[in-house]
Amino acid sequence: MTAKGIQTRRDIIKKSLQLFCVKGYYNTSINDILAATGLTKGGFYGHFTSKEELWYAVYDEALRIWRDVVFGGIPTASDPLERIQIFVENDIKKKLGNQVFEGGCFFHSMLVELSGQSAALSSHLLQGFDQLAGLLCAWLKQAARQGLLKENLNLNAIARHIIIALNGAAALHACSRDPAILDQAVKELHFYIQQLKK
Amino acid sequence: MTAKGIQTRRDIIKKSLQLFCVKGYYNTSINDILAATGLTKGGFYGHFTSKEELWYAVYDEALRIWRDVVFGGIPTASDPLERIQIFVENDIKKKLGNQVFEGGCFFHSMLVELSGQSAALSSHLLQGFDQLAGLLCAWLKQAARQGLLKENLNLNAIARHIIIALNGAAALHACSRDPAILDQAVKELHFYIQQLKK
DNA sequence: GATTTAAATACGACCGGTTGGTATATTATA
DNA sequence: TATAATATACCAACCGGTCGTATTTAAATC
Repeated sequence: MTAKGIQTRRDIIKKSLQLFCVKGYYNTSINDILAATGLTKGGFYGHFTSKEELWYAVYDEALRIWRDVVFGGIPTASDPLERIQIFVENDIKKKLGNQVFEGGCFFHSMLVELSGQSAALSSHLLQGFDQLAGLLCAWLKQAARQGLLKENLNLNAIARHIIIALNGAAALHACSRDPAILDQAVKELHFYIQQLKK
Repeated sequence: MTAKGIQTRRDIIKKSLQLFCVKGYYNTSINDILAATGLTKGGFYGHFTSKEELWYAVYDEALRIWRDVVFGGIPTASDPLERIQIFVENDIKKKLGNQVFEGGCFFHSMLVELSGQSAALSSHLLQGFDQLAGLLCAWLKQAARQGLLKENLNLNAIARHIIIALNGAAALHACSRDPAILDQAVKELHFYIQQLKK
């Protein structure tokens, strides 16, 4: 691969990520991608053998972007509950508010669109969400070990609830575009997390 | 319209609702609907002038079904917070758990798919969600008037948070199909609502 | 109750355009 | 000059939608 080839490949991924977020996967045609990149069929299929292969590359890129955004400003020395709070705020205010993915959160949009359509792609997505749930759960366990939490909490359920709320916020924000929703969503989730404390 | 005509129209709407929930709106072709109903092009377009007109009819039907499910067992005399709890439980356990909409919640799936695609259809959806937020907010105000709630709560934000959580639960459940998620989601939302009490 | 009649309903070929994908030719680049 | 990158032309299948025709259906007439 030449420097130019790499550059073209990157451009295809970048433009496709935008299009997938706005129009969805199936509703984005190869022609849409060609129009956005200025390529032709031959040029595109020189870099990807199929639309599905492109999707996996776009997924990886979206994951990279998202990780930078949500784990960016988390002090390593902070207590686990504070890390969760910052993570939540980053995910809602930075990811959604700054429109890191224009049109809607890539992961949430894909989860909904693909769950009834492609077992392969949707299980790939679900794996990612499970990993995130595992991370949040580990942080919650740390907090429990430090005696910060009430007794008899279901940490798995809490982790999942946070993920659920983040997904719901992405759904509503994609449609309404009301920035006030984001502030409120962060506050309500912080309130919820606060109530877990001893 | 003859009795048979009405019956056929109903069947189209019913089958389309299923297909839209599983495959999405754009990904469901007219041919899919013809295969499900046993009709042909001419037969179908005798009942609906366009796919979009069909969508509005499907929306009305979905709303009818959903209302029956979530407002079914709510005692009129119950206190407003209890009504919210029952509503939440109905929406999650009955709507999602009993797979009232097979494949995923119609409203949530459509919200995500259409928000970047059709301003007309998605604003129609958003109106419905706003109405629901208004209802929940009215119930919360009742509770506040009865002195059941903590002071200085943002009732609008709470109503919206509940709707966000319900949407998030629909998203995760559509993909994972894990019934344990539903129980946990109800419990966490009940916990959240419980924390609002004085 | 049988027959006629007109409207309601359903059929199926067809339309222009788009879909994801391929094979081959051409152009840059190193 | 060899190879990577892109262009062009093309494919069968499918998209939402139209339209003239055939078949049911139910009411009106005998």
